[in-house]
Amino acid sequence: MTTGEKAETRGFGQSLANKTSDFPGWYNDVVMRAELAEDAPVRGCMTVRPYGYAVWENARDELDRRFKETDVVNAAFPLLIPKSFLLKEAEHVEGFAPEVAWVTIGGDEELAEPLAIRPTSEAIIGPIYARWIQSYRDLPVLINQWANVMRWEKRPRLFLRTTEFWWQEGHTAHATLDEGEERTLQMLEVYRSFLENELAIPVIAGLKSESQKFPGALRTYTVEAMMGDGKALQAGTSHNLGDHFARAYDITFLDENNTLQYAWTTSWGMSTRIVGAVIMVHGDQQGLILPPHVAPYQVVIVPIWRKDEQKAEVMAAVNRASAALKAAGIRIKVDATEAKSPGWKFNEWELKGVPLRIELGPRDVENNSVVLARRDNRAKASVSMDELSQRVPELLEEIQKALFDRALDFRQANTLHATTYDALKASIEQRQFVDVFWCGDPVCEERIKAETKATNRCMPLDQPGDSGPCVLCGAVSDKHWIFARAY
RNA sequence: CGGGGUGUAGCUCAGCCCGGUUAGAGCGCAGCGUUUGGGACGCUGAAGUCGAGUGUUCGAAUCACUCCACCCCGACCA
Repeated sequence: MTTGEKAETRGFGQSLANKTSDFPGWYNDVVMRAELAEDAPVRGCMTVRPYGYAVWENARDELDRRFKETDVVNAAFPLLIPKSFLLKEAEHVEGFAPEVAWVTIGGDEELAEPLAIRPTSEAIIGPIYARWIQSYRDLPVLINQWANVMRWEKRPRLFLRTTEFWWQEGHTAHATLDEGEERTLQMLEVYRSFLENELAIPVIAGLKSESQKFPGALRTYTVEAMMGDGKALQAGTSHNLGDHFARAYDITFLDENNTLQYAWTTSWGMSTRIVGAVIMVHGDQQGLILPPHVAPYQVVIVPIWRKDEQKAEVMAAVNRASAALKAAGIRIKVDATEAKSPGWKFNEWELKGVPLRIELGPRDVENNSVVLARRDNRAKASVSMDELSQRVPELLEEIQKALFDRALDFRQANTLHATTYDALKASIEQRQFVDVFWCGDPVCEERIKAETKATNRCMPLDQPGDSGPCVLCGAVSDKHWIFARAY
C-alpha cells in the first residue's frame, strides 16, 4: 500500500470511534457487556473474571505444551523480593522502581527490609540461579513460571495493562552468549507461532530499539500485532539478557578448562494482555469473536420449540448432537434455559464470541438436520445430523483460518512504507503501521515520538535487504523499522 | 502528577442553569397471562438516606463552600 489513505477499519472499532473518538471507551464497553471483566476498578485484584480467564487458560495450556517441546520445565519462585535484590542491576531497578508495590509490614511489625511484590522475577531468580549453578554441567537451566505479577502503572486498561496480571515468565541460563541468543530467538518463534496459529493474530517479529528494550537486557525481541483500530500492541517479548544479570547476581560457573565464567541468561514473557488482543483484533459490532482454538465454548446449541409436545423430541435431538460433538472433542454448551427466547440467546452468545452456533428446532428434527451459524461471517447453513461430528470440526478450522486471514489483510492494507517525514506523519494520523528507514540515532527516534506520538515498534527480523535515507535526518540506513501508535 | 468530567433505583440516565406538593424514565427484577426460528408483549408490583458534610433559605437533588469517590485525556508501561 503506497497511499496515505486508511483502509476501512473493521468492526466496532470504527463505529464507536466515530461516536467518541475513543477506542478504549468502546473496548471497555464491549468487555463489560460480555462480562469478561470485573465491574470493580481495574486497580483491584480480580481483574479477570471466569469467562475471560477461560480464554487465558486455554491459551496457557497450548503455550505450556509448546514450551515443554523445547525442554522447558515449570517451577514456582517467591512472590516477594527483598529490596536489596532488586537494587543489584542498575538499569533494571531504574526501569521498574516507579511501578513497584511494596510490602513494609509483616504481622504487625515493620519489616527491617521492604519486600517488593514481583513486577517480574529476574531479581529473585538471579540469586537462586547463582546458588544452583556451579559447573558447565549444570547448564543450560530452562525454567518457566506461571504466575501473577504486579505493576503500579499510572493508567490501567482492562486486560491490556492491569495492575495485577497473570503471565508466564521463562528464565534460562546458558554457557555461551550464542546459546542464549539462540534460545531467545527460539522462544520468540514459539510466541509467533502460538499467536498466529492459536489466537489467529498475525504478528511482526522484530528487534526492539535501545530505548524500547527491557531494563537491563542486552537485546529485546518482540512480536507486534495490529489491533482493530490500527494501533500496535506488543503481544510478547523475549530478552537476551547477556551477562548483565549474571554479573549483578553472581551467576558463575566453571567451564571445561576450570575457568570461572559468568553465565548468559534470557527471559521471555506473555501475559493475559493477549486476551485483550484477541478481543481487539477479532471483535466486531456484535461483540467478541473468539478463535475456535481458544474459545471456552466452541459451539453453543440453542434448542427451539413452541409447544410442550415438541420439547421432548427437540431435546432428544439436542442430546444426540451434543453427545456426538463431545465425543469428537468439541467444547460445547447447551443453552436449554426456558427463561430466554432463542433470539435473545443468539445475541447473547454472539456477544460472547462463541465461534459456531447450532440452532435445533422442530423443522430440523423433521429433516434430521441442524442449522449451523458462523460467528465470523454470520452465515447459516443446514447440515445433516449424520454429518455433524465431521462437519463441525472442519468448520471450526475454517473459522480459525478466516479470522487469521482477515486480520492479516487488514494489517497489510494498513501498513505503509514512508520515504518522507510528511508521509510518516500522515500515515500515523491514519493509525497505520509505517515502515521506514531509520538511521538508528535515538535523537531521530525521540523526535518522531514527540511530534507524532508514534513509538518505534521494532526492526522486523524479515528485512528486504535494501537501503535508503533515514526518514528524518536522511543518513543512509539498510534497516527497515516499524513506527506506530501503540497501547 | 497535570488537564477535563461525573456522582439521583440493581444498570443507563433525565431533572439542577431559573429552589416550591408524595423525585421521574428506559432497561432489569417479582407475580399472572399470552409468547418463543434474530434481544417478545400486556397488566400489576417491589425498589432511591438524590456521594458525604456544612451553610444560605419559610423551603435544597437544584444555590454556596469543604471533603470523598469514580471516569476520561496526557506523561510511564506487558
